[in-house]
Amino acid sequence: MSVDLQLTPKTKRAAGAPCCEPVVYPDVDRAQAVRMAEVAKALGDPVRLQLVDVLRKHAGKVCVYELIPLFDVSQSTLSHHLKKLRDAGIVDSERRGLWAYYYVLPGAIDELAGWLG
Amino acid sequence: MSVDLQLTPKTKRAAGAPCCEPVVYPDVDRAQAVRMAEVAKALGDPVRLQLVDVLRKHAGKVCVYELIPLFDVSQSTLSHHLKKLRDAGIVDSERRGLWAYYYVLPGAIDELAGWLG
DNA sequence: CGTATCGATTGACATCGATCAATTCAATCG
DNA sequence: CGATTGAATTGATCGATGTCAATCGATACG
Repeated sequence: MSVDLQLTPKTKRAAGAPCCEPVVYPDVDRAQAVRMAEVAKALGDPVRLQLVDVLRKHAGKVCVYELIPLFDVSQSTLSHHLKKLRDAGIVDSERRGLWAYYYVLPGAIDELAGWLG
Repeated sequence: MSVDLQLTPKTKRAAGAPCCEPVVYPDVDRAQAVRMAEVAKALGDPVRLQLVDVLRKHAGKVCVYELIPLFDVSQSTLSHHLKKLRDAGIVDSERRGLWAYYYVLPGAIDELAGWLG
């Protein structure tokens, strides 16, 4: 059971049904898929999605201090979520004195939005 | 260190800077965020994102047999990904004889797409 | 009925994720 | 300098995730 290559054409069709149309290749290539999936993954948590929502609505920059009471998670957890969003390239931050101001990077979600749209 | 409530007004501002504007509440409520995050999470894997892309482009229904050679993962892994997409309500399947045909559920990603805008 | 085939499930494994308490860092105030 | 404060990091815990090999179930063919 090792020598016999058995290149059967695999043309076994059931009841004459041709399975389906030829083969359709993905329209988005691997690199695009990896990029967009990274953004989607970062948005795949309710807290992070709401964070982005708040930051988007708020034209200016918002400091973490004002963000914390909006969510039912600890400060360290929120900081962790913000880091995830930063790592995904969705938001960025700027320190001014004691405060850290966050804002959505323009165009960061455009590719995904365009594909979904 | 337990009795003293210490309701300090927390009005310590640095260098006269008022931190930032009042507080801005999220525009999407918790339930919406949970729903959209679930969809985003399901799209948060390159293989699943490309799967959805193929199924979307392909107007009709596509059987798993034709899907497998498009991806560099095993059949069981692909089946697992398809289940994730089904659980997230993004795709559904229909069995016809030996084959399982998959298709994207219309409107499944509309809420997320609209929010991403 | 027996065998081949498409696809889903199961089991196993390694990695990642979300969360919090505690600590650390940086900067400001007294 | 010493104390305080906003925010990030660390450590720990526990569940979820991606992956494959192996198995199972159902259906069709001979």
